[in-house]
Amino acid sequence: MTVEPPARAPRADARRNRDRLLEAAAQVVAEQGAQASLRDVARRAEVGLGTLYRHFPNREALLEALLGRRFEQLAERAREFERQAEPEQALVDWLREFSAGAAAHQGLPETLMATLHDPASPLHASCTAMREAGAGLLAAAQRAGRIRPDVTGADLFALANAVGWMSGLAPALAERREHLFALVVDGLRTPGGRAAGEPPSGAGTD
Amino acid sequence: MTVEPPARAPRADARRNRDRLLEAAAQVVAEQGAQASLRDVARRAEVGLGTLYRHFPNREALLEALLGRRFEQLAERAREFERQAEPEQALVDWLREFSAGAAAHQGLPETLMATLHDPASPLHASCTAMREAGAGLLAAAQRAGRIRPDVTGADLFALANAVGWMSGLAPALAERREHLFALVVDGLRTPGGRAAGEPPSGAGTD
DNA sequence: ACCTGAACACCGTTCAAGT
DNA sequence: ACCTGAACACCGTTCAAGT
Repeated sequence: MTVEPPARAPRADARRNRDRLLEAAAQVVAEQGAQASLRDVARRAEVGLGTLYRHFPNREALLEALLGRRFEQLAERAREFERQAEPEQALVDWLREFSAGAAAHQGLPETLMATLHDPASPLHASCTAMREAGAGLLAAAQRAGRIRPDVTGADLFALANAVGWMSGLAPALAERREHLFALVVDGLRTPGGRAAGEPPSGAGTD
Repeated sequence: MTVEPPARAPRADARRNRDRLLEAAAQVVAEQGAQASLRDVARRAEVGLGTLYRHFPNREALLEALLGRRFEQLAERAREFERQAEPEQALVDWLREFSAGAAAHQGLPETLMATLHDPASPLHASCTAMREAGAGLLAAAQRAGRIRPDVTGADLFALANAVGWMSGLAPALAERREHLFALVVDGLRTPGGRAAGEPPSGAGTD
């Protein structure tokens, strides 16, 4: 084991450039998708292209930094829902949020799924934390007898991601996201359960 | 209707080059996905890069030519299933095949969904034909009381495509495609099985 | 008619030169 | 330590020159 040197605080300009780059990247990715030009990102951040590469050695590293934030937010949201709602509702609310996020950024779902299956990824830890938070909601809903016992956490991510990706492709599909989501969630419910009477009422706001 | 000039048969070498290009494109796209290098395609076809562009003015045109074949195959398969199996089974079998095809070629599902929503696309006709063939299977299964009446053809394509896309991302997911597919199809089934007396409430506003 | 490859304007990534 | 932009090897697309 190497003893790390004190890891002195980064220079103020370096820290500032990194923040500007992340900010610019979030904007550009939201506009153009995950395969946006990195030159555009550097330009928007008003920073040399080399500076971008100094902070993020490649596109994947930049996307990872963006995703890392999101994973932490989602893990936190899972804990909130777990406190505030009954098990089935908590799970559905969280999946809806997860799914909507996947729709917002074209190309990010691919990165997410790749990360989830690659233990070497620097994001593996935060991704796993989020996944476990979601799996906790699932387990609770299964204990309550509302969700099929053979559904796994991996299924959950796969389907929520798939619906999110789908609804990000065309505006007409975005409008149907709630409906698609409801169909998928119905597939997760315990067969014959009395949940069939009341469809999940999409709150209407986006 | 414009009267087309005799549309003389293309020169033999042109026809041959076009075939070689399509063949090479199918291989390269299967290996590298829809964003594969067009130079690679031309190289594999042993044809000048300019020749590729003479036959297909851009990447989209090339992908369209590949997709067109597939649409026709799928429409034909729908008619076969309709003859050979009972309504629910026919629908499920067809969806499975559709879904597996989406998984096989990374990036094609996006093109497909875009085509489906763009009447100006040269593929719109064959895409619509396939879509109607699938919608026919859906309608039959709904008449038999097996599939929720509020499910539309658009839902069907969206979900089957989403699952296919998903399972093409990682080998671990490919192994689970059947399972994911089963979960989604369960969401389409009439709640409570065939004995369902009433359609799900809240289906009126679609 | 059709084919070809050089040419153009981009891109991701690297790295020597600056401060 | 950090920043910068020129440089390299690609790419999609166009087009003058060939047969």
